[in-house]
Amino acid sequence: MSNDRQLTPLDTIVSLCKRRGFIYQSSEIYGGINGFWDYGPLGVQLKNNIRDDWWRSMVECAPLDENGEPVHIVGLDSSIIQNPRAWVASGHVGGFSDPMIDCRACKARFRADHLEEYDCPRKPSKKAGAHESCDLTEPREFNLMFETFVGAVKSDESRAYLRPETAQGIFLNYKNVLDTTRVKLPFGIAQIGKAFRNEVTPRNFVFRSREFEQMEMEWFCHPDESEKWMDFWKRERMRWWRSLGIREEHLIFRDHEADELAHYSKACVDVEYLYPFTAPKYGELEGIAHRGCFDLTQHGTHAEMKLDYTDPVTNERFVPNVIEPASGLTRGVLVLLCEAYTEEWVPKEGVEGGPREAVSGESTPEGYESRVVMKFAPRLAPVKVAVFPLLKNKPELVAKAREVFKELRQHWHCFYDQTGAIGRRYRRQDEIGTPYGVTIDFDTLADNTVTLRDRDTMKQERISLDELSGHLAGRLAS
RNA sequence: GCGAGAGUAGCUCAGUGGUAGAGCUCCACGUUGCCAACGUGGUUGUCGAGGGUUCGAAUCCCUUCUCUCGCUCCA
Repeated sequence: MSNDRQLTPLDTIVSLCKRRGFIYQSSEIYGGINGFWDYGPLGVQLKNNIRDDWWRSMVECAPLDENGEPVHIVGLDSSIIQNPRAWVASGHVGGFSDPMIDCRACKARFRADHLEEYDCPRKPSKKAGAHESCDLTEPREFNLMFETFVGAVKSDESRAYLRPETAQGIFLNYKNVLDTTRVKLPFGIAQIGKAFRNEVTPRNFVFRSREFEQMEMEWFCHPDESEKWMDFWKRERMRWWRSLGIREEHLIFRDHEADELAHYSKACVDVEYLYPFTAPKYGELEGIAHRGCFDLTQHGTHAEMKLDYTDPVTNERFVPNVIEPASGLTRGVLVLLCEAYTEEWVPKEGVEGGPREAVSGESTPEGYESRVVMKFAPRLAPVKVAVFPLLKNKPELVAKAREVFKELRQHWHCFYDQTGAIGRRYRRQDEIGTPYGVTIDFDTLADNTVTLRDRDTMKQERISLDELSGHLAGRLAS
């Protein structure tokens, strides 16, 4: 795969997602709602598979440190609604909203608190709003946190927020985890869950939505070691994304400039992906932030609680520094959809060779037909194995196929299909990315072998039913 | 929130004031001994929603919602 190949337009992927049940627009029958998406039968399976892979790579089988020993990370699932003081301490209540002023005449927007710093776009010699034809709106709040009210009575006292990031739930429980789980520095707390941001402009399918899912891990370490761990997690996170089957040239690191750093952050590097809507530039997939001691210091002050750490060996007291790899799970789904989508030319009968990637903009050559195949890594594919009787009007084939299906479904997410010609059934599975097809024919009844058909090569091999599960187990782990 | 474009079947789209359409998909039956085969039949729409003009609106007007792009924003 070369870097310069034409990327599939996002619309094509959106259509496939709808058509095959990956992702639907939320509340579609009521006209939809801007910035919200529903994950269909295949979408939720794909999302869960990514989620579980992250959890396994972070919590259950965390990476090895420089001594070859696993680092220590524990899991957490904190509530979405928290004491609103948490968001004051975190800086989100004060800093997450900026009053903005629009000029109706020149279609420009200014931060109300910095109005005097802007020049009028049409008359640069004057300040914004100072020109006689300027037509400014009242300052408007752009608070990116969703508000709600806890309890039956709506009042300022009952006001609360849907979390705009999962991270704060981790900081709020940092002391609980220290006090109850015998962890020692350095260690991490990982969490996967929904977060909500009232984005001004939801865009690009699920890339920027108002309700999304994050996979975040806060790594607590000694300040002197923070740079080392920043490098460590940078490497590990890139390694993980590549392990999902994302092409190397589609992922880059991008260091944040000093002026784009968040209020809490000392340094930040993004893992970026070559999305079809950002190409030739890359767009954010994960942020790895050096949060310093900002959060624990803030919560320590606001909650009047000692959140510093005493080293059990040296008795040194300090506030740990935090390295935060924060990924978008739902962005991960989008990346894998973009990455997996492939149009191919497949030789017809009598033409030599296997499938090859279609050249964008060119029509299918003579002797070939086209197919769409989602090339998910087998372990992430929503459906692992499809089981078919070669013919549906032969009861003995159907019965045997049902038997094989019932066996395999105990190990993997399987799909049974007897409708239509066998070729059509293979292609249907290609379009949802099912890595393997198992077909039962008359030979199966005679010698207990089946056809195992490979999604990517379209090659078929005969395999004994006794060995089928073993074969699949090996291949589906990749 | 501003500006521009768009919204018709599950998907892609045609239809400029006079009976709601095509291709693909999907379903059933038949056929079919391994790659979107074929035959026959069939399902699917408040033409995004609401209001107006008109004898009559998918079509013209207004409002609104949603999508796309550009601003703005993006912790």
